[in-house]
Amino acid sequence: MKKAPTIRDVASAAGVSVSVVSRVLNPESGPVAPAKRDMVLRVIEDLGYRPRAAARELSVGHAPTVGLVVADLANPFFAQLADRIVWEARSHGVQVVVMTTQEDPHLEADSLDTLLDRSVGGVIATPTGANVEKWARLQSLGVNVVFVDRTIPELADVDVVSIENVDSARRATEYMLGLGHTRIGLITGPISTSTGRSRIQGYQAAHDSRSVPVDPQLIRDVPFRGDGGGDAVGSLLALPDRPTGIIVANTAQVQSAVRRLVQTGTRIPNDLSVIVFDDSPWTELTSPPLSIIRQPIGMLALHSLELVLGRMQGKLPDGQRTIEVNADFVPRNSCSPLVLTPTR
Amino acid sequence: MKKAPTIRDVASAAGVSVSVVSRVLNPESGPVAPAKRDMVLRVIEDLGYRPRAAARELSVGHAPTVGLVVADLANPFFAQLADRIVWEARSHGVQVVVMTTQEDPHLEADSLDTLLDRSVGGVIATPTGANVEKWARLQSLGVNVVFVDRTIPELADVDVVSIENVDSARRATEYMLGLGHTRIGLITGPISTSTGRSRIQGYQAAHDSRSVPVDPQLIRDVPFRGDGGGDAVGSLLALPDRPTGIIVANTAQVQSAVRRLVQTGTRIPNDLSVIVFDDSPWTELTSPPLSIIRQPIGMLALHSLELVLGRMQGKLPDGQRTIEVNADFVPRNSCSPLVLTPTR
DNA sequence: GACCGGAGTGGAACCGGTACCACTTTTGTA
DNA sequence: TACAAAAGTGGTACCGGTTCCACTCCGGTC
Repeated sequence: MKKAPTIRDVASAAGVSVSVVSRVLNPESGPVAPAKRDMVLRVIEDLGYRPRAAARELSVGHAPTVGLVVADLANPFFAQLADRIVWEARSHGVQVVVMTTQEDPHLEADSLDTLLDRSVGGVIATPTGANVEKWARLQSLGVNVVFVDRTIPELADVDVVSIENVDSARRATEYMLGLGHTRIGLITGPISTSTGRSRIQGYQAAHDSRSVPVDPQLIRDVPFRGDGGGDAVGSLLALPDRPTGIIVANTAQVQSAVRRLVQTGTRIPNDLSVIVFDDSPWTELTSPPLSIIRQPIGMLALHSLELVLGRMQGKLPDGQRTIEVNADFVPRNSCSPLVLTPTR
Repeated sequence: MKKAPTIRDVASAAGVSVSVVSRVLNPESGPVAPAKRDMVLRVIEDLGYRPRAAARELSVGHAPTVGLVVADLANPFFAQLADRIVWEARSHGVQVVVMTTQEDPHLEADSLDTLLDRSVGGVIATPTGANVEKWARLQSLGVNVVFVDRTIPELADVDVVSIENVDSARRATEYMLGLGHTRIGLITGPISTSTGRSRIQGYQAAHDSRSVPVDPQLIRDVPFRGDGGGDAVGSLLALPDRPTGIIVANTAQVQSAVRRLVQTGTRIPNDLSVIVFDDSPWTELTSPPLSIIRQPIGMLALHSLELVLGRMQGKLPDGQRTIEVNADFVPRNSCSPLVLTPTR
């Protein structure tokens, strides 16, 4: 329980001033005679000296830290995203403070305050959609913000990394339309979120291009949390003219939706063709394995971290930046042509 | 991009000294006249003042922060654990710095150094099993350490929260033995980890109590990372006298193992009875739904956080503490009696 | 031989809080 | 009413780094 050595301990043990030790620690900040540098390094080693982050932060005014604000780590999508970001950040000598919002704007606001207190240089977030003014304030205080997966259109000047939501939803829908399905259920995220809206847009576009009318009843936007996916499945299947295919475009609701299908004994793909937005390995462990839109989490993580670090180092030109990475459609065996198995 | 107000700005704006503002901020540290308190609070509100964490940390010598060192956030087990811990910590006003080790002792050592630099008051970790001296040093520096899920026996004085590993493995094994299986494969974690050893011990105990001999060939300890689970399944099934049941007691390898079973067309439970250690919702989405040992992640999170916070506040009596929470066995449909479906 | 520029160095003022101490005012009690 | 105890207040030295500045040596150049 002895206290850790400080830079002054090192300085006196090495017979130099603290300035010299500091310059050894931060080579760019000034010259040091090679002999003294070696001496200092040896003393540092001997004493097991490590600079205290708080002192440096206080002095330089900001921390080599990025905040990561995700909705829910228990959700594999966010968990994998966090994993990759934490991992990648480490190799850049940057620490990550993880906060979760549970999709609650209040908790999100809280998180931002906390990160502000920590003087983080940047924040990567999957915003709830609220707290517009709070995000703006964060930016005005010099914190670099990157939104990943979702965005808030009202906020100009925030970098965004997402998958090609419109296109992904369009491709999934076209695939089903191509199989002959004309009544396709869509379970997506809240329309208050950009992903929710974009995926509806893609779904609509696919229908338009084939001149298939869209029945609004078939579109269900459900919250990310809770059991909305299962309920939406239930109510879609209870429709008088029930859909012959379902696209679950709300990643957080995939398990809930599939569970409901299993519970109700719905045979896939005979009774219902299914495509889900997900990338969890378990989607190939069901029978049949599910056709998925695979979200390239690694790419999302990489780009968002690169953006935020680039901003923090001022290495990026001004102006908002949007990066859209494309998501693969992975057909497996959860869809079948409508003609071969007419409904009922 | 204007700079944030400091405590001195608040003091002068409120017409008081910094001492008073500080006492308003930390009520326990001294009295303040109600009128002045209100005044200060109003100014704080007006200016949008927030104390800087770094300054406080430097002054008090430690941070209201716990480090969380997990192997791999992409693994749902750790992800859920992290989620609960982060969540629970917030309600205590404590922040969590998450680090991942990817099961690599070097990265683990790195992480500990980083957390030390941050002056965290405590660390919750799923240790790799190495870095014994490093953990000890951390403790000697006054950092409270709590191991969760796994432990390192060499380290006395470290609190541990885990599930009843021996007992859980014993119950799963007894269940299978009770169904008439006598050749039961066990896929567990590395014997270098406490969980790996304990689960083998429970497996052994169950056999002993029924006087069924244990064939060492049937026990496979595989690393947490990589595809060892699938490979172990493959080699177990290739055995001349292949097992009629398998217990996957390595949570991280469950998906890999099940994937191999699916790929090889093994019929569950007809060809093989299966029990896995897991708690992911997807285990009931396979067909048949898998019988599981459910790890009570919420309890692990709660207890470990309570322990570490309790230590940090000095509210706990001295002496190492071990908490074992029990894990439920949830029978579903992946096991069948041996007598009804003889092998081959 | 005077002068310049740069390498190398140490002193000390910060950064923004906390906490101790000395001091003045109020309050309570005999 | 007297006086001790408690409430309330401000000044200031920390905490452990960084950074600016002044200063001393050098060698090289005209």
